[in-house]
Amino acid sequence: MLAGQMNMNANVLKQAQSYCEEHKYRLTQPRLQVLKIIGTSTKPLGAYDILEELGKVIANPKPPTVYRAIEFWQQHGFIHRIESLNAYVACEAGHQHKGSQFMICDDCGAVIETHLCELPKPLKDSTAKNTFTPSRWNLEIHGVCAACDSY
Amino acid sequence: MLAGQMNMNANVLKQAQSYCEEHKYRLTQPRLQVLKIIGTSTKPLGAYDILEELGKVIANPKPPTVYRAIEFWQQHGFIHRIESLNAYVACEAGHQHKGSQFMICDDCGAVIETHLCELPKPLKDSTAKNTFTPSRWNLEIHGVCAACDSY
DNA sequence: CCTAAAATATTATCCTATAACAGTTTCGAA
DNA sequence: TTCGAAACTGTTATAGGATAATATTTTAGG
Repeated sequence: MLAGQMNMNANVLKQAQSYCEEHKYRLTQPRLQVLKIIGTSTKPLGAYDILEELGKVIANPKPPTVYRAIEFWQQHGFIHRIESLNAYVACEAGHQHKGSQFMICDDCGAVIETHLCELPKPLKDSTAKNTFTPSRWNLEIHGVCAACDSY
Repeated sequence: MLAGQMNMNANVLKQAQSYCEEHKYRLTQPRLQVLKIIGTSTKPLGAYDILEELGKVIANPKPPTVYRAIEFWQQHGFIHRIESLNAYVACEAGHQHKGSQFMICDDCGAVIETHLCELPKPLKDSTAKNTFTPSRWNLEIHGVCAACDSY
């Protein structure tokens, strides 16, 4: 595992801890362990993958346990759902944002998150033209990553 | 129902018919009826909604019947899947395209499709920076549409 | 300590989607 | 004109993803 990923993950956990303290949310075992599992994975994990991993650290967990933790972290911006994969990844941005952008390698399954604070102009124009008020968005770009492309 | 929608729908069916003739695909009852159902709906429909509607025009259809028709029209660019809703809508663009953009009203459920031939520059830059080769993408913008916003 | 709120545990079930295989339709070549 | 391969549908069963409902536990604060 790369040092960068180790650090990032440690950061996510630290941030989560501070966040919970600050907002008086409980950093319970299910929440902590689920975030750890998602945060240490190099690839998006399905809920039942998470459930399986979770079974190694807490006794006999059931789907709602996982889904509740997922919902919690998602609401607070620490993880994202990759809709086209029914899977979850840790947020790489380090703060809440209205929009998510992912590049998803169809070869190796890796996901790269990129950050944008606003909708790009052509899209903003489009919402304006339709008098549509955006609240959040999600962009999933499928393709082939650099590593896989070189084979 | 608005005239514009009626026309669009008739167009979709005509286009589909020509397309099938041209490419020697069979415009079978399940395919035709499923496209009609999706094309005449003003909102995205789940597969089991479609199944229910389909049951009114063909005898006792089963899920694979619907999913096969969905897959067919999706592959050929006539319908799109709204990932965040597990639902399907007719394509409004009238031709195949690599990317889809939707505005989804969280109030009334309406979906507006907008067309872009290319990824907007900030995103293209992002893929370039990561040496990522995009093949297709999907953007889903949630928010409130003009009609709902005025209430 | 006690209690109300927050969170979890447990059971059951719903919704979405597909695998596997048998049967049918279609069209072109012999 | 029929026969055989390919395309397509029918049917059964089940996999995979998510949540409703209710009981129980944990926790912070009065």
